[in-house]
Amino acid sequence: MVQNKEGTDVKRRGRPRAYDPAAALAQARDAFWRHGYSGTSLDEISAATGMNRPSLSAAFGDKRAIYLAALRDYWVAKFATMDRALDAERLQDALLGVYDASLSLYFTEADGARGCFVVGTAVTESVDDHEIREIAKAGFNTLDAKFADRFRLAQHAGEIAREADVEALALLATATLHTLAVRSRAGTPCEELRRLARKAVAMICR
Amino acid sequence: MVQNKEGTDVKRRGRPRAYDPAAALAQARDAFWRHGYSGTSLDEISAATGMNRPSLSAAFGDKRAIYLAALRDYWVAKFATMDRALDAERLQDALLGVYDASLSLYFTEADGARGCFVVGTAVTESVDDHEIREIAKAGFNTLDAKFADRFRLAQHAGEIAREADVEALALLATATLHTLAVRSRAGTPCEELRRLARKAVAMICR
DNA sequence: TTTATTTTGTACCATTTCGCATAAAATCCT
DNA sequence: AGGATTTTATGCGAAATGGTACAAAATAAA
Repeated sequence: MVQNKEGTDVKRRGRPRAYDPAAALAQARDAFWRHGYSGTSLDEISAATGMNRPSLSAAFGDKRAIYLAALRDYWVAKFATMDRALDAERLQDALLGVYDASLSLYFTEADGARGCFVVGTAVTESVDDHEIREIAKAGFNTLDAKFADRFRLAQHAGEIAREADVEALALLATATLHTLAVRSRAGTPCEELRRLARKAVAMICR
Repeated sequence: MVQNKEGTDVKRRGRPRAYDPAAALAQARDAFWRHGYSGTSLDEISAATGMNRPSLSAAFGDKRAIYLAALRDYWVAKFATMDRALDAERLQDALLGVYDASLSLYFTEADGARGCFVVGTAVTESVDDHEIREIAKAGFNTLDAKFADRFRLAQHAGEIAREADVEALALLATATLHTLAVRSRAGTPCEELRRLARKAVAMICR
């Protein structure tokens, strides 16, 4: 059933859509995720979503607009799962929760190792595309901020030293996420990266 | 003058080349570096190198072969500059030297912020291209190994604790390099990244 | 000087890619 | 039932892309 942005059902006038916009965008995102922005053709997106080209165009706009929508969506989902993981009681569990949740996103049954969508595809386009670059950069800064907040919390809870540099800790935490993103796409096995994450958490929280 | 791989001049039979193969490959690499593998056309490479298409084909092969040659070259150069930086007396200087040398490669006068060639372009192709993936992964493993060696040296010199986990330290050192690579291409200013590197070194060597 | 060899430069071809025009289909409103 | 509205489906066309054929040019060897 078609819904508006409040989630309530809406009576549309003409022929009903044959697709779910959110699901279609997720399929398009997966295609970009696998092949990169430049490496993905509209024909592939059309095949992945099951939508024909004019429907894609009407729903999302041109290729770049589809990608930008997928990119914004990715950050929203990423931040949501991150917040959930950071909610853990102990700092170590919170950090490891973020890394485990990320890894389960970086490895899939269907596509195998694909890494982080932003690191694997948006960063590549960031030299030529100003808007993609800004969205990527803002997202990374948000990661830093969320980690920093969590370290501050741990600091007040006495889990880490009162004189610890929470900003520096946050940078290392994001750096760990970045290395997981890069290495998973470059073929390092998931189990090895899980061990890497554990070691990194131990180093950061020492 | 044309040279063979030993560097000695060679008398070739027919019409002499109008280009220097090494310089041309560097130009092609810069084009790939900026736009990514899929985002770079042979016309752009032709323009960047000043070579016409048949000459490119004769010298390096097809588009993918040009890219692979550039990729292998990049690692060779990267490892060489890294070895030089790691030669520094004090551990902190060695690490910071690696990061500073990397940043000066990640930012250019001509193209601005472009990040690391491997992280910015090869990682993207790594899902679909087995050979690119293996070269990227092997390179990252070499980075880990070089950092680990340097930490072991520092350990023997008494700069870090005897019970320190040098492998874990190396992972964090490479993670820092990865975050510099990602963030520089995503538009974080060079000065900010230099501060990030300093903080990371302080955290790692604490 | 002539011949053999290698590279260059122009042009071309087949394919892919992107976007859109147009008509048919499916629904709502009167 | 009939018109209005929205989406779907087929297919087209211009441009870009990767690769190569072929003749002219430049050099070394004979």
